[in-house]
Amino acid sequence: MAGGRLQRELKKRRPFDSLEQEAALNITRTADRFGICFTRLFREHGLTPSQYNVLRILRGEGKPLPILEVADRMLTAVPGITGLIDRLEAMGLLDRERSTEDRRVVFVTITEPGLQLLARIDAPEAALHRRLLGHLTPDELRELTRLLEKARQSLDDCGG
Amino acid sequence: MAGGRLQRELKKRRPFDSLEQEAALNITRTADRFGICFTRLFREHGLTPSQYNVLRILRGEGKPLPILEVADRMLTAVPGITGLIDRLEAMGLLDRERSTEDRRVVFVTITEPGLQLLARIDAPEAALHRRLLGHLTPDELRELTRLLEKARQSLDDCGG
DNA sequence: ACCAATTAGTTTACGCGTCAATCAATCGGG
DNA sequence: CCCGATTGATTGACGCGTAAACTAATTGGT
Repeated sequence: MAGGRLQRELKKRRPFDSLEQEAALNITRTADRFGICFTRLFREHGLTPSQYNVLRILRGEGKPLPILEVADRMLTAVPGITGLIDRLEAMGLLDRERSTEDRRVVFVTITEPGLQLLARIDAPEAALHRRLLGHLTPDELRELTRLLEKARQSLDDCGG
Repeated sequence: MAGGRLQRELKKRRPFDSLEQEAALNITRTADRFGICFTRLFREHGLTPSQYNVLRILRGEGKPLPILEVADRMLTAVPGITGLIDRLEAMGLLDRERSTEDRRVVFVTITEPGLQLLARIDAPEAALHRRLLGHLTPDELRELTRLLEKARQSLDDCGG
């Protein structure tokens, strides 16, 4: 249980109820803290983290993708994706196009300006990854990844 | 590098650029997924995760706390805390009271209904922690916590 | 062919996170 | 004592996440 670092950060009086609780709170806390850093980086380039994520998915795919497919890969609940795509389209970073085969479907594609913007972010983002986690050894990084992937196995049965 | 689980989850074509990137994305992904579960649990009791957090901090403290002290322990940017406290006060779960010594300061205290609500959430929350992370061994949980705490050390110098 | 169910996507409403600007109370230097 | 700087807190604007309700196109059973 141990009066760990998180307990101090939170100015908690009591130790944690369980190892599971301590680990879960550490996951949340770390993601929140790191998220702040990435949010600031993206903001310098005029993007929010969600917007960056959409563009990155589209670049990785390399071809038009249905809107809901994008939402799916982001964990974004369906309704939220619409405004997100709206703003990116208004910025000229992606194109929206209704499918001719199934007119319910809307495809989105990253534009050339979108690709150029991502290209400008690549290097500083890699540098940030290194600044945040470069002090862990390769073995530690692999073990951290392994443990987090194992942690997520508990989600498989119950809800996506 | 390894075609890991996350790569499949994201339907990524290429492996990750670095171990740091893979670990960072795994932290984010796991926190997001787990967060969805906790959000649902709290919602069943009429609370958002942030609202629950405020109440939990106040219960842990056991005495009135200045508003900004609450915001500080939550990573919440200062302006956001006001509306959060507003809604909890409207629900009768906490009391707001301006300090007499320094009239700029506003103290908040959890009310009896607030304590009762938290008490109803305690057991299901502990159960959720166990469902999400109970399949890791105690050694794995300790190692996961250690690695995440080490990860956050990189934030100490630069803004945290 | 027709009507019900499903699917893709949007709209609306509400709460939260972040930023910039503001206001009131307090503190400090002259 | 007074003026400027600081501190605690709030407000307003904007974007995102989530849920509920809705529209439009497609599918499937009969």
